[in-house]
Amino acid sequence: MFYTIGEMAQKLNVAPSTLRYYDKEGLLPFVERSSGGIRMFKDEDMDWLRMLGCLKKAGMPLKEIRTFMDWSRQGDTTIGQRLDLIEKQRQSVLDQQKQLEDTLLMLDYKRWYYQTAQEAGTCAVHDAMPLDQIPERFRPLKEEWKKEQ
Amino acid sequence: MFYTIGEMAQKLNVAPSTLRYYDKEGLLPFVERSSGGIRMFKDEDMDWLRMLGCLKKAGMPLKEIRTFMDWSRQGDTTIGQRLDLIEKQRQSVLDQQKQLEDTLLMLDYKRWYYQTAQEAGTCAVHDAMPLDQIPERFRPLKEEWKKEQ
DNA sequence: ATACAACTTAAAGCCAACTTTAAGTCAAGC
DNA sequence: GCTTGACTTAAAGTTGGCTTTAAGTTGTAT
Repeated sequence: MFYTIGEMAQKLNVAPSTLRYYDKEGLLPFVERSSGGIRMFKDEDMDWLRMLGCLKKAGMPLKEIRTFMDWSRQGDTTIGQRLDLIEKQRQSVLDQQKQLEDTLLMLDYKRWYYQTAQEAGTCAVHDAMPLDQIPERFRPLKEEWKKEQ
Repeated sequence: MFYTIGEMAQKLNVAPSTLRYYDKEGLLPFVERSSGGIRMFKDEDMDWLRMLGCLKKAGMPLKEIRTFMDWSRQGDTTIGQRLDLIEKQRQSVLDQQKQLEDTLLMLDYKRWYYQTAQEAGTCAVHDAMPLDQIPERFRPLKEEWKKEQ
């Protein structure tokens, strides 16, 4: 079962031009062509494209993804390198998760800040607010800010 | 207590040119100048710059951050808009967290895949591996892939 | 056989977010 | 007062990741 670039793009929810760009960048060396030169995607190509999407969402640049692809094509001698790259990226995802948690706490604080301000009709309500009226979870946040200055 | 752009950049671990760029883009309208035109950062400027860094790490484009900055300067009439923006960004962070979890599962699977292949000396070890030798947590992942094709 | 949508390429264009360059100014130490 | 390093601006350059354009080809439906 084969798919044209348009069909595959629809399945993956990307533009056909994106897939052509990936191909040009050497990320899709496995894609076959018809006698007339039309790209023919197979079901199994999805696996790699899904992986590619995941790595991209993990913040890996296309160049590195291409390196990974190249190693995969070189066979079993590159297993170690591929494992290293995966572990590096795994660590990067863990770091990003930690970062997002910090960001979420900050956004939760700001949300509370503006909800309170909205009820009061003014941000001035926060000017002289005693510490014990600030929800507990936000207190370390304010402390940390002071400390770092 | 004032800091030059170089000192502030060091504190925030960014390049001075980045802070100048942010200033040019209207993200730092509060920064004072010496009589000679040198930027003089105050301790309290850190708060906004830290927030800016957080929003950036949450994937908010500089244009939107500037909008937020502009609203802040307009006073209490824009509290609602600011709250909406914060909530929108909060949702975006929640979505990103979900995305990173999926990506982490995929990376964990790949890590196991290459660790196993490394021990066996070849990726071929996975070709005919029965489902019950694949760690449980990765099985739904493989099922899902099949389904989507 | 012809029309027509979807495919092909190479090259140029675009956007965000910086970074670099060039030419000049400021200010602290000698 | 002079040197020197850090600052100033405007403008141009860079990078990554596409998207668009232009000119042409393929393949399916009638």
